[in-house]
Amino acid sequence: MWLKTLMKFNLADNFSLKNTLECGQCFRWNEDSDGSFCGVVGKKYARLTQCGKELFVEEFGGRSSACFWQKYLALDEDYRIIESKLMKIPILKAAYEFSPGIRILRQDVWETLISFIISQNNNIKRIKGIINRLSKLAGTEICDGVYAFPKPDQLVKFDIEDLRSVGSGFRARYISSAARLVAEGVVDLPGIGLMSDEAARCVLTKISGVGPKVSACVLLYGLGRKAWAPVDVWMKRGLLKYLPDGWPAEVKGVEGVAQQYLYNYLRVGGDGS
DNA sequence: CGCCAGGTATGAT
DNA sequence: ATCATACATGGC
Repeated sequence: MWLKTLMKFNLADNFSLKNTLECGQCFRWNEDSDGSFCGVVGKKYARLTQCGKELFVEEFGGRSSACFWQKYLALDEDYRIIESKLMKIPILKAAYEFSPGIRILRQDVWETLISFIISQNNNIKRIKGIINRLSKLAGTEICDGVYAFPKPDQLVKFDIEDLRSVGSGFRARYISSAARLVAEGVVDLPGIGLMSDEAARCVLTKISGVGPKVSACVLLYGLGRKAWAPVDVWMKRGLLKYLPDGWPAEVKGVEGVAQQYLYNYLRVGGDGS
């Protein structure tokens, strides 16, 4: 029987678990029939349930640590000032009101890197499937049939054909190469957290398959650098349509958060498109 | 069936 | 420097 622990957190009134987990920044959470979310983070398999201003965390397999979830979910950050900035721009206000309460998760840098390498020229449904199959292929089992995202040293044991077998297509060689570079220390991935934005981005883009978009994702979702706003095909269209002159000065420093609201709004079709 | 998806590497101008 | 194209795969 797997160890199970239960925790409770008090939430700010502007936090939405659903919108945070479904806005496209993460790929390993799934909504249950009762509205809770089950997913894998690090070595933990968990079930999260929001009831108004309370969040319940049931954790399986891992060790209990309130700190871990506060950091992952950014519960320790105050988003009120950020939100007041977004609300000054009509299109961002609309996006916020469409799906309020989004937090930028603090995700593992390595998992973020590989996940968004997989994301290129791909769709979210497929990305989630590929990540699940990759975890099953190479990751450590946490609970029955649930696997952690594989570490670099676990991935290097598989050749490109193995990595392709999970449906990763032409991205298999990127995954393989990135795993090797990080496992061998040629790319100092753990070290980028201490680097400037520019230095970190420089390190990341040395990896084949990592360009402006994927590196921005790692900076934003992995390192919490909120000024970085990944631009994908949805954002390209949306910026052209709604913000042709670029990000307004009002959102300077939090463009990544603005991007998250706008991306979700556009992708889910909140603007009627 | 054809088009598209959280892009990037590559080669041609 | 900028631009077009290929790339694997499956959801729709």
